[in-house]
Amino acid sequence: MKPLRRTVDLRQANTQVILRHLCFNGSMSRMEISLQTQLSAGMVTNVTSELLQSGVLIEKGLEESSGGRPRTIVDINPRHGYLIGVDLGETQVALELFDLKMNKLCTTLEPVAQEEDMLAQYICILQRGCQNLMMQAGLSPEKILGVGIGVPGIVEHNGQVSVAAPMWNWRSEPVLELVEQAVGLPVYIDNGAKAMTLAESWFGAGRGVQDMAVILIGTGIGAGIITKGALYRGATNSAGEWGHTKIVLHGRQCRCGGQGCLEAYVGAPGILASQREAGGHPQDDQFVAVGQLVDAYQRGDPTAERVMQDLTQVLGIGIANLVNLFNPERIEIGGWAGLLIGGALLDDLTACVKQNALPLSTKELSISLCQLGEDAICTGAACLVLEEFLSANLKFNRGIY
Amino acid sequence: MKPLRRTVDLRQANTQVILRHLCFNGSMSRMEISLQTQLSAGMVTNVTSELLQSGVLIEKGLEESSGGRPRTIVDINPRHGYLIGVDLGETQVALELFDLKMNKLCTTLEPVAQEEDMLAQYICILQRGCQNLMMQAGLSPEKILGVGIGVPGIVEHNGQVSVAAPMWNWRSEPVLELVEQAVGLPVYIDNGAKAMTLAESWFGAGRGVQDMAVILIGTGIGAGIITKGALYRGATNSAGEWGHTKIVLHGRQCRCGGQGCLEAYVGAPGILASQREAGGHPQDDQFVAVGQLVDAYQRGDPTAERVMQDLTQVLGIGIANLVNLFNPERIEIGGWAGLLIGGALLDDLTACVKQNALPLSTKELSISLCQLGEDAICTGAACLVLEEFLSANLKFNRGIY
DNA sequence: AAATATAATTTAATACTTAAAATAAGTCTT
DNA sequence: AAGACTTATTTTAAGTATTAAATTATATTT
Repeated sequence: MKPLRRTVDLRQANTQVILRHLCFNGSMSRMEISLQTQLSAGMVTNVTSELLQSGVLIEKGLEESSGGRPRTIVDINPRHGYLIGVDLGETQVALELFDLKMNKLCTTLEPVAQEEDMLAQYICILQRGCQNLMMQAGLSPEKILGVGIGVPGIVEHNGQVSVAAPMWNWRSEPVLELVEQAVGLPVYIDNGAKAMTLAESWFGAGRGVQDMAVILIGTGIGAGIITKGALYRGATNSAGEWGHTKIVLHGRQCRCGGQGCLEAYVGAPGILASQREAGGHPQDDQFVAVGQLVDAYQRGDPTAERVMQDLTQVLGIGIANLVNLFNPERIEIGGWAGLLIGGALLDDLTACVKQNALPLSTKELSISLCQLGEDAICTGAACLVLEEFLSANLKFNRGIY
Repeated sequence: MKPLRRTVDLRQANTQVILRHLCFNGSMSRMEISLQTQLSAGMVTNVTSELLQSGVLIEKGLEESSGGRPRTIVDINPRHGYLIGVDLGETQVALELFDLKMNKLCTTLEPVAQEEDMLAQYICILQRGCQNLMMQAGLSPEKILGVGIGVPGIVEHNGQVSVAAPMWNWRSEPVLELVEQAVGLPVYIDNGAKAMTLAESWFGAGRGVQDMAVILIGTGIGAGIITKGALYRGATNSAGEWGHTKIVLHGRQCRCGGQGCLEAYVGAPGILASQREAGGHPQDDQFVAVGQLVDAYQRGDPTAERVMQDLTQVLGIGIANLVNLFNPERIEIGGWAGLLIGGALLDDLTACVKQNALPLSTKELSISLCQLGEDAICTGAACLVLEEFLSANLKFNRGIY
């Protein structure tokens, strides 16, 4: 948020306060808004009237009263605008349409082929997918506030927005510009883990937590970090690249070219490699194989036990390092592999973290699993748009400021 | 900074903008303030008149003019208030007195004895030291805005402020309260590395850098992290505990009880241990021994070369991990051992970091040595007080807000 | 139907910012 | 040396914001 220097900025700030409060805490009466935000009643009346008039808010009936005028409930108007969230995956692209209250309205899933020019294919898919969603919901493009995209690469914010993704040989592609031209809607792009972290922080298990980290374990490993209630991006938006931090000096070779990266041990391929080293014979399909490993562990299979214990150790140290550096108040574990592993050994993992991190940093720390399901990345991507709407709102709904 | 909701908050915010601008950019004319802060000329007049009247600012003569009324230069009044900064060390306590422009006025050094009750001794030293400084400068206690203390332990902000320092067997001592009572002045305490980071960010090599990390290598290892131009503290003020992040699985035993901590390899005792492992015979005195090692390395001694190369590797990976997670735009290396090592192999170290961190995070990264000298911790500790003065200023200099 | 209670809006007072006008304080020209 | 000119700073008038208090609205209770 920009520094406030003029009186008109104040109104804008207070409008944001009210809008965000409603967005994160649900509908409520003006009276409650006033009490919870510490804005005066008159203030709330003024701001809400403006927002009611511009259609961002609606009145939603009365509260029960036990004597006295009943409180009128105001809420965000879900139909004031719509958001598209995209999970740009390696094998498929999921697109979801949300209303302004983040209700999921419809979905479309587009398969990805192995082609020469992946970028062209993805742009084509996005164009088709957005059209599809608008058709399904019967919405015209003007009603769409923007398209948020979560990608499995590194998104650089450096003048323009560019994406680097090794598996597609993207070094620094100006994806945002290209997609925006093709789709004809405002586009926001960020790393999938960051998008998911935002979703988890706003609408998942991390509601109201000021400092937390979300850890995403799948084929690759990602992390998103929330500080002071907001996504932490660092200088060029590549903060939180936890997967390739090294925890074993001269350790296992990682696909990134480095040695001893966390990902080489904790990512699904790494876990299966450990299993093979321990004499196990995992299936080819990563998802099935990790599931079987966790099953075997829970049945008490000695090989699986050894593999899982080593995994706990490495992952626990990795998390402890994160905790020592960021001192979050909560860690959330997600991703398909993360949920499988975390479900099986959350207690052991917590113990290992507490053993390896500073006592003062772990005293108030809680470790839990992510709440949002399969479409967390889509939700998070839509949150990128929502964030923009919440901050820039006044530019769209009021005069010249 | 608190959210601004009232019109009076605006004036407070704008006062801070001007005060900070003068503090970090030096004296300048009202005109320049107006241009650089984007506040209107009238605004600057109003705020500066208030600050002139309350004695926080002074007028300091005229600028050269080539036609037209010359600009009057305003500046922070160095004699409006004074700050005491303390470096609470294991062998000695250094106290320094600064004026409001951070000019060092006088110093006192108090030796520390090995006693039963260290806490009582330190409080006694602080009391005596502050008295001493005020005597030397001929100042009454009312003129002292506060005492900032940098301690070599972990300072918890959790309701009250408490300090944990293993070497003195302090688990969670209410040091702030005790010192405040004894000294009779407002006291601010933080970890020494954090204090130093603040100083380096405000008045050292990190001026104007929004995201950076300062690394302190001595007997122990510390780090301080600046994000968005401010010290990053995490949930309970124990963020940045980099020294005990693990980079070698099942590695060398660390004095913290863990295994493979960075400190066990990069802290002075760790470096000397590596030297012994390589067949070297370092002196007993850490400071002398590390100096000799660096000398030997620069003379081309093969053993020293091996030790230093391994050290570069470990330190480089540790920094790379930090870079991957925080994505700073600058890393500064300080501490007595850090300056020795960094001076000798900054280039190798930089190369190692670039090799082990993500290309996107290192593209704009620069690694350099700290600028502030011996008394960086004292300066930083005084900055803790200055920070408070700059933010709370209005509470002291204006009415009831 | 009147009394009472609470919510929401309006009003009157006050504070802050700014653009423009006025004033201050120099240099330059003649 | 006086007046013209230039630029800095202050003052002023207008506009916008917030808030406490008064008012109005809308329910329940008696």
